[in-house]
Amino acid sequence: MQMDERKRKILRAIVQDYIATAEPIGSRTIARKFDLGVSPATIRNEMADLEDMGFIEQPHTSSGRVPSDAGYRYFVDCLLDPQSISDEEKELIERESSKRIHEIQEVISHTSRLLSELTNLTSIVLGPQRGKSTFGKMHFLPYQPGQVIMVIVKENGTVENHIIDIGENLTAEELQQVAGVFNQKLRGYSLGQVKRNMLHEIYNELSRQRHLIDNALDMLREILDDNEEGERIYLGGTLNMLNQPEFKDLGKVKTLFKVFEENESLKKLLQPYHEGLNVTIGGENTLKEFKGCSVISAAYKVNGLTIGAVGVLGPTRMDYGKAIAIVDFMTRSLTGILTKRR
Amino acid sequence: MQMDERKRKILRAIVQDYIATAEPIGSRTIARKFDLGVSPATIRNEMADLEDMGFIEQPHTSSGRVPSDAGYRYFVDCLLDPQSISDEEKELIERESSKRIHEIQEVISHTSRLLSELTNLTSIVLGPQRGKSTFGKMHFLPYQPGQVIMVIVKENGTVENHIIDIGENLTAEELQQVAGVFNQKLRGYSLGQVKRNMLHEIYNELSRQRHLIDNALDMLREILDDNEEGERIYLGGTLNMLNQPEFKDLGKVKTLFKVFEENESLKKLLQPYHEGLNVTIGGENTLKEFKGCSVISAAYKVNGLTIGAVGVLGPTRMDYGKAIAIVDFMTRSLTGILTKRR
DNA sequence: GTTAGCACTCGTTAAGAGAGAGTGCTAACA
DNA sequence: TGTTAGCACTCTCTCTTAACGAGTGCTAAC
Repeated sequence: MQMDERKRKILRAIVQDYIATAEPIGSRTIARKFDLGVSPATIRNEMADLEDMGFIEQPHTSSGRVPSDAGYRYFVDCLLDPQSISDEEKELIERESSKRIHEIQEVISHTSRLLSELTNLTSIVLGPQRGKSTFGKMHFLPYQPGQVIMVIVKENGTVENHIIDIGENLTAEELQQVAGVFNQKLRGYSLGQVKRNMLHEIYNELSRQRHLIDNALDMLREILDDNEEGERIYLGGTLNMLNQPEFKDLGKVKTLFKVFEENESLKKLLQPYHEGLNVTIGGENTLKEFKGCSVISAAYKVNGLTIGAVGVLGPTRMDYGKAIAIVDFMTRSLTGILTKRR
Repeated sequence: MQMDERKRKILRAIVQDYIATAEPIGSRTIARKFDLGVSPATIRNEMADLEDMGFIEQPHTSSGRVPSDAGYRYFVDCLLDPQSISDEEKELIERESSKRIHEIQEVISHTSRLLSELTNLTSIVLGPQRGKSTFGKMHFLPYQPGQVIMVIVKENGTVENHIIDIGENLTAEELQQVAGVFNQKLRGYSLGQVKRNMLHEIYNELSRQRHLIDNALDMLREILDDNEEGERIYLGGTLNMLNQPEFKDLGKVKTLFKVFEENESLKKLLQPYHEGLNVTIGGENTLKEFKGCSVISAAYKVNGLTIGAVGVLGPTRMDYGKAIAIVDFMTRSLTGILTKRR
């Protein structure tokens, strides 16, 4: 069967109306609401065709039709005219972005909140990956007797500090010496790349400060560890889901929020972040809990390097045009802000 | 009307049964389940009395009774035999606490998770207050051209770092000089206490580095600011609420989770943290959203100083004995861990 | 190819009946 | 005087039934 212009119009009408009302729509209503110039009977025939083609389906024998996953897919791929974000939205984003923000975490969580507010969906933002970070520089600062503050600057620019025990008291010079050796040997390496012989060299050069070195390496292992939970997930507007009629059932809410609680699964939603913008519709999701949901996601970059992803999650019946426009804009905006910072 | 032993027994039976089943309980059932040695009719009479006294109430004319807030209160104050936590629970806590934990935040979030898991309630933990923190020491570390890492050690021992612009390039010596002046003038002061003349002195001594000083003060203001959102709230096990039959209604879930999203209100739940353990039952809560909930909370300390609070939140129909025992234990445990750390 | 007409399907809603749990009251009993 | 049995009454919950309405597919006419 072939897709002609009238079928396209009808499919678009069905999707748009269902997105707006969440109610199955019948031929009569389509004829009334959308001025297609044909009678309900004709539309009925076309709808039967569309159902055969798999684009729409009937919840039960005598009710209107709703789009199938394939229907949404066709809508997104072929029927959606590119939409840009409204001026108010743009202004809101600009206003928010202009606030003085110091921490990269703040930028991310801001983005997350903004995304969910603008789309009325749930936003998912994958923070910068820790995993692949490499050692940049290390400093020691005095803290308490027997303890020092170890400040680690990673090569991606993030800074972390941790308090570690140094065993016997060391002088400032000795500390500086330790830091110097670490900085010289490890700069640019991730934990996985640290070879045995480097450690040997460090131990050799600094035989006296063994205790400090052990603790420092321990801590470094945690900070740089590839296996670490790593990238934090920022969720925003999870409550928006509750406003969707598809989640008026408490059981669904439970399973949904259960997944929200465990970050690992969420990462999978954004995971295969290809270049550009991704739309994953309903059953295309790998997680069974999200078979009824769609995800719009895109990766963001710092200095041309993809380091995380942002996305929105909602029922398959979501306003794809708007969501796509906003995710796209926010990704660019985030990339811009982060790139400017250093 | 007087409270005699039999009334107490009956009230205890009602509360215990309702806590276990969430169903209104009638005289017949009480007689059957609890061996009180009297007939249902007698129990009926006593129940009428208990209702007059305000301890129990009827959802509707022809159903069993449920405890009122006052009933729970009497139960908690007079009928609850002190309970200690079970060995398995104790073991679980010990096992968890023995893990190597570096950050104070980790300790707190651990506690939060543990609390909710042990009680099957929602846990609320108020992290260490930032508000009252006073300036301890400052260090500058090199970062990028034109920027430095400012490390602030507060007097309560927490360490934070931030990246700030320094305007014109300064030498290491100049930076150290700036830090030295700050450390000398501001040690032990909270932001509110920083007097104009101190700032004048700083500016006078360091006329050249005005840009750096401005930025540093800006940042300090944020770090030490009394008005800052400050203490982070850690929530755990919010999903447990959904398992409670009192939240089988989606509307209630929505309002509940809405409050969960905004931290400020939650603080009020724990807020007036007196010494020792607090039990706030139903209507005693100031927030109307929590009129149907009870909170068990207690403050924890570091070195004898109260710095935060932990608590659990659940429906008024909660297992008070268990919850109280666990909150009590966890508070002590937390105090112990945090005190040991320095 | 399009449309009007029509019988049919199926979910939703409202009303009514019956069951069940529990009460309060009265009267009898120890 | 306190306790108990009996009984009529109330109120919720559930199940059944009937009516309604939205929508469909099919047929025949345009």
